[in-house]
Amino acid sequence: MTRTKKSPSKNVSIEDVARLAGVSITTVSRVINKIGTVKEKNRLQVLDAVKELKFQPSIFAQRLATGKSNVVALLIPRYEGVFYSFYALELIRACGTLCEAFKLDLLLHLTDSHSRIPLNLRGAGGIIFSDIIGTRFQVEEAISSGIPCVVINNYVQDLPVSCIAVDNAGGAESAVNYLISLGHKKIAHISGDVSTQAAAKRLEGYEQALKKNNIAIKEEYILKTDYSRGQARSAAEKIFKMSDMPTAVFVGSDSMALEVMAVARELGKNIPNDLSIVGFDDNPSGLYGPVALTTVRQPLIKMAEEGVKELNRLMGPKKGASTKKIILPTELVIRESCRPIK
Amino acid sequence: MTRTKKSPSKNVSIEDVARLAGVSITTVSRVINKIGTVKEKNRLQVLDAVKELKFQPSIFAQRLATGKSNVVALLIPRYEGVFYSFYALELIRACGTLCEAFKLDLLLHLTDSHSRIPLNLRGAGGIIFSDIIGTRFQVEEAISSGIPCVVINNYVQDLPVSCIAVDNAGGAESAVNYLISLGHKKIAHISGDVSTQAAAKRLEGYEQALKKNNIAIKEEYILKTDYSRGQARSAAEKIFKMSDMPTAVFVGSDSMALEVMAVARELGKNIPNDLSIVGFDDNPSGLYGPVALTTVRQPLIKMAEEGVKELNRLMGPKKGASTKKIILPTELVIRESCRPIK
DNA sequence: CTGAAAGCGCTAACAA
DNA sequence: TTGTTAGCGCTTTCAG
Repeated sequence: MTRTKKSPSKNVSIEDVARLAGVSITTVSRVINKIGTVKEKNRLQVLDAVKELKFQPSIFAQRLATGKSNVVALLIPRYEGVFYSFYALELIRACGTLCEAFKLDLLLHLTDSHSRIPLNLRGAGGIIFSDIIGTRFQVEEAISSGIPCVVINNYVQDLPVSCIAVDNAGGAESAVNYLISLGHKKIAHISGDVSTQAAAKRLEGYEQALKKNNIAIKEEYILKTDYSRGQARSAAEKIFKMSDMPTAVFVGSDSMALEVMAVARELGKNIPNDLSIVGFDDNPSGLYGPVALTTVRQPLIKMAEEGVKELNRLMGPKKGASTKKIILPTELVIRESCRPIK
Repeated sequence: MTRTKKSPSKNVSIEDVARLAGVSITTVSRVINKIGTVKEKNRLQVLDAVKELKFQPSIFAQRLATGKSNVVALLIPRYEGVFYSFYALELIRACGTLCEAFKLDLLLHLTDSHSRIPLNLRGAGGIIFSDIIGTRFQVEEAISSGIPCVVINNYVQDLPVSCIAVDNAGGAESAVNYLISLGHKKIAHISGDVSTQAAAKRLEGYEQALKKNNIAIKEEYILKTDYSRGQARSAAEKIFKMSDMPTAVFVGSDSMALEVMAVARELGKNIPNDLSIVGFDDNPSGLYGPVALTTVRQPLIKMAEEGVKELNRLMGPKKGASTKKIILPTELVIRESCRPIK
């Protein structure tokens, strides 16, 4: 059991292994890639040599030679309120975990939206676009250059690409319907950044619910933000100052809803007595306020999982696989932040 | 300005560019890498060809040829309460942003702690270990194989590696001192996972403060958790049931502190009247509870930044650079969750 | 200032 | 079942 004092595994190549094992590099390659046509004895010798030398194949050489890459690039726009959110971490976490399981490398890119598609994407074997805000051209580029890709959190109708989205409109509608069922008629909406599809769809759902219930849409009741807490605060302050103050508000994200609650508290208002609130996300933080937040749960983890799975499929052997478009359902989670009125 | 309809940029190689520009591939390589010895006229021709063909060099070929990689692997242990935390997102975000600025690729690895150092690390040009929990051997391997690396959130005394940590003991001590200054003598501590250095150091700081103030350390007052909200909840329930209930508690993380607050509310207890609480992190969520959380701010972003900068330095040309060990200070942020007593 | 040619480490025909 | 050999796309001497 003598251990040859080998210096850093950094430079041991397949050739060294071949030499030590007394076979050709092809054979070594075969056992590494589990191409079964190798005599058992040789296989073991190679394996021993690998262990002895602590050999690890150069992924660069492998990728150069095969033209394939198992790197998945996850692109997340670096927007306040988008990246800086509960949502982003959930996504990263879920993608990371699943990629690990699939033996895929996860490259994280916080994109600038205006920069061109980054160089390193040339090396990506697949791309996950999360929330394409002003980066649609990147998706088009990826598609046209044949790199497998999927878009998550955005339903892309008109591009031949797989996408996994959440039923934002439906979720919003159910939230507002719930409020209406409680007797509310004066319902405001603090929307997120409507340049994101999610926020736009939620706004749509809000209006839809109102319409279907014959409640007039009041423009002053619709406050648009960038998803940041700062703007949520301003919006909340406006609401509390309205002469015809709404009795309920549907907020585009839980973190903004929490900010609304904070403002209420500072103003000596009571939630839900003075104002009913429904959020969106099911961010665990919603549980720890003075009153637990009623919200719309969106299956972020599921979405990420489906995304990685789909990408993995696309990256697999069956080329030209058809694309898949999925909309995941949401779920209204009723807690304590809403009161029936009248 | 005719645009040659070139198919996917996928396969345009340096050779195509050379041909179109009417020069050798060497020259193309020179202009791409800004090795200045190229006649201006040729340079422009190459640049045009690059644009025309939408050429992007293959990073794999580049890396194979140079033996260098600008990939930074960020290893984060996939622990409940570690990865699943405010802390992790801050880190990822900061590392991501800085890597983007340094033109480094960020590879995210959620490590399993017991798995061997992953294969793809062979391709990493540098590694950032965040929180080495049971993965010390990986650091050792990286060091011995000569891959530049830095450890963040962990002060590694006995290994020749750069590390950037936070003054956990000092932060904890200041928190407890503050409580003592308010008149508290019965101070409990809900610690995080003491197998992490951060939690261990915070516990140390807690004990230190008590000792220095001649307050006896009571073992029942020390509740150890895994940083999860579930265990924080159990700990809080225990505290509220104690016959000799503490008047204050120093909690190892803000998210656990929020859970303690939630338990208090459920039990009809008032914070800070019935119990003073100090957290650790300065997680923004701490602002949105019924009472704003007093906490210890740790400079996570700064830590990540220093880490990436240091790694970037290590990956640079000046080989064998000496290692650097930094401890960043914390700051007590006083808000509303503590009351003076007696 | 430029180009030819030798690799970088590995995979994949193709022969043997 | 195995080995030979020709690339993969780029960088880098080394001549010119």
